[in-house]
Amino acid sequence: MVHLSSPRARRTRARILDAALDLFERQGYEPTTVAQVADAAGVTPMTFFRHFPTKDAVLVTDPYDPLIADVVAAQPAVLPPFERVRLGMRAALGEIDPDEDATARRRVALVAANPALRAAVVAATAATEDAIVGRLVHDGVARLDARVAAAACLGACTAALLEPPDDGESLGAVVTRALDLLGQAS
Amino acid sequence: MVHLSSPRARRTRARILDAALDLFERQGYEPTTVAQVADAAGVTPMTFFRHFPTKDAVLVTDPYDPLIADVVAAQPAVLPPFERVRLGMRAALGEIDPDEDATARRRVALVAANPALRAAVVAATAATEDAIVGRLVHDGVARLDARVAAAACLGACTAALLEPPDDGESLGAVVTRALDLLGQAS
DNA sequence: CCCTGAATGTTACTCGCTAACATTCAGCCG
DNA sequence: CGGCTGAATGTTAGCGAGTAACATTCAGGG
Repeated sequence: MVHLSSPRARRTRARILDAALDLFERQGYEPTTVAQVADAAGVTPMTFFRHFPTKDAVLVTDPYDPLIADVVAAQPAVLPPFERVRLGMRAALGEIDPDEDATARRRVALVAANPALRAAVVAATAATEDAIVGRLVHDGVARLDARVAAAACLGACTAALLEPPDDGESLGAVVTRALDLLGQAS
Repeated sequence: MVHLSSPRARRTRARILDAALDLFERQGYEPTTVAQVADAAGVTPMTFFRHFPTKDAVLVTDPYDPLIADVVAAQPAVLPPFERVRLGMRAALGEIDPDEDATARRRVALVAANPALRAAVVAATAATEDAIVGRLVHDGVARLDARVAAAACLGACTAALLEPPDDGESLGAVVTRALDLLGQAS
């Protein structure tokens, strides 16, 4: 992993990412080797792994954000844990994603098409899930209750983001819809 | 993959499984190589892969059961999709697991300890999730709604099963508790 | 007793990924 | 302008998961 992206390193990383997306879209994720990606980027496989720890890291980045756990914990403690997580995540995730560039859409489409990558997304959200669980447990919520609530809400959001989007709808709006569906009034 | 387990193949498979659980528990999942497992089972690595398609398949088996989708689809169609999936899975999963042998507990403990294996579990439940979504969509439910409901409930159940269990509580009881927590009255 | 097919072994290979060490590049200072 | 320094990249070698093609052994029925 390159320490702090110097101007040169940033360009190299961008070239690798472009080459990867291009090849993944043209010949599929699994059939594409990182050697091919590195080659197309004019770079060595070793350099690929210095910029992305794994092959799937090009598409799946850890969205861990301590802010989410904060907002969840800030919901009224009198609510049942599931409601607390649901409303907290709604508040935290409904607004973000201002940088909803075309690259993000390409990544999502590629991940959605591959079961192994979908699993990688779950692994990447583990940190966020643990953060939420930790905060709730610290507030006296039973560990099982906290885990179930966090897993259900994160699973719902992930699934919603990977569904083929009604184009025009923002990613934030999709998340909001997903979490609303988990409320009883839906 | 061995076609149909002859008596000999069944014994070999059992030896591999025993050796794998033993080594995984003693030195961890990742540090253990399939060569070591095969060796301890008195077998070649090639034979290992003929009985288990991947290393993690020793611990993670696809629990796909068309019955679950059936029971979900049988819930009253007037209910919101999330309630339908929740109650359906409660009915389908609350009772099963009669073969709750010690081996199952060992597997669960090993999976719970490893993030990569947890991810493998969600990949393995993809078939079940798709089956539920397919049934609901066939009933006229919007695809996003169906996906979100199925993902939330499956995520909750998986998370609950991987939490360190109050020993004495059956796996079926844990699932029931998890799904009840997603109801509003909790 | 052989004969047949299933189960296993052997060999060789690809791909993801890592470590240790050498090399080139970009900018700052004299 | 020219060398210095550290970051970025290259080179080589290797491990482990997984696969393919082909050879070999085993168990049971004619």
